[in-house]
Amino acid sequence: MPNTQDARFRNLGELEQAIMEFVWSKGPSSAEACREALAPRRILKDSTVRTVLRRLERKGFLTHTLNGRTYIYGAVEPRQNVAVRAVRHIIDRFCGGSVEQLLTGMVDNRVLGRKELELLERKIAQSKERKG
Amino acid sequence: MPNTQDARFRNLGELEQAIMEFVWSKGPSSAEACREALAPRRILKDSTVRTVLRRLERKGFLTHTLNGRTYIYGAVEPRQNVAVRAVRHIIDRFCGGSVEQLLTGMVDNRVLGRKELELLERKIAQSKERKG
DNA sequence: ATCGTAACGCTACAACATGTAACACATCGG
DNA sequence: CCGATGTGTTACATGTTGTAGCGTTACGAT
Repeated sequence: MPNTQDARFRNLGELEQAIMEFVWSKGPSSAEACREALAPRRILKDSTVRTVLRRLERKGFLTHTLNGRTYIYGAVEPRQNVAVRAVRHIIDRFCGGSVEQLLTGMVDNRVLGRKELELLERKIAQSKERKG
Repeated sequence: MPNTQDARFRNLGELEQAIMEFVWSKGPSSAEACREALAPRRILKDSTVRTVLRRLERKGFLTHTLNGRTYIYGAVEPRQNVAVRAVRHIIDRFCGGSVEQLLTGMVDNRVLGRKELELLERKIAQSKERKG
C-alpha cells in the first residue's frame, strides 16, 4: 500500500525546498531566474530546474502565468500558510487533532518560551478587541 | 544529491505511523501484539511488522528490551515530543526559525482560535507564577 | 537428544519520490 | 530559414516504504 498522504503534507525535497524558498522571497520568477539564484550553491541544468518547477506546480505549491512565452512561477500560498498546514497535519497525526496538546508540548519543550508567550498574550488582546 | 534530512524529521510512512500510534497508546509491545492490533484493518505477515519495527528502531523512534527471547518495543519519546520536534523543523524550514511567525500564521489561519488562545492565556499565567 | 514451533534477522522486490539531465519540439527575432 | 530561447517528455539512479519469503536459533515437550 503506497503512501496515500496528500503531496502537500509531505516534506518537500531539498531542491524543491530551495526553489520554493526563492520564489517565496523574490516573488514570481522564471525558471532561469531560479536557476541563477541557485547557481552559487549548486550548478543545475535548466531542464533540472524546469522539471522541479513543474513538479511543484503539479503538487499545488506553484502556478505559472505567461510572460511572452516564458513561464513565470509564483507561489500559490505564502510560506506561512504552508507551514500552518503542515503543523495542522502534525497535530492531526500526533496530537489527536488537539492543538492544546501541541501547545502544551511546545511549552514543556521550551519551544514556546517566555518571549513567545508574551507575544501571544498581546495577540490575544488584539484578537479580543477586534472580534468583540 | 539525496535527501540529507535526519530521518526523525521526515514523515513516517503510513504503516510506521500506525505502529507508532499503537506503541504510544498501549505502551511497550511485542511484534505479535502490534500485528494483532493492526489485524482488524490490515492483515500483515509478522515478518512485515518486524521489519518495520526494526526500521523504526534504527530511525530512533523505538528501542527494545528483552522479555525472555521476545523483543518488547517501546517508544523512545512520547508522541508530543516527536510532534514538537517536527513542528520545530517546520519552523526552521518555513519560518526562518521564528516561532512567532508560525503562531501569527496559526492565528491568521484560525488554527489557533478563541478557545486555544484562552487556554494559552491561563498557561502563561501559570508559567509566570512558577518561574517568577 | 530430537523435533516442532516461536521469534528473530537478512534479503528482496515493487512502487513511488526526488535529483538530475539528455533530447526533441516549438517559436521568436533577424 | 536559422539559431537562440523556452518548453515538455522521457529516463535513470538512489532512497524510502510496504510487504514478505526464508534461513537460523533456541525453548519446551516428547
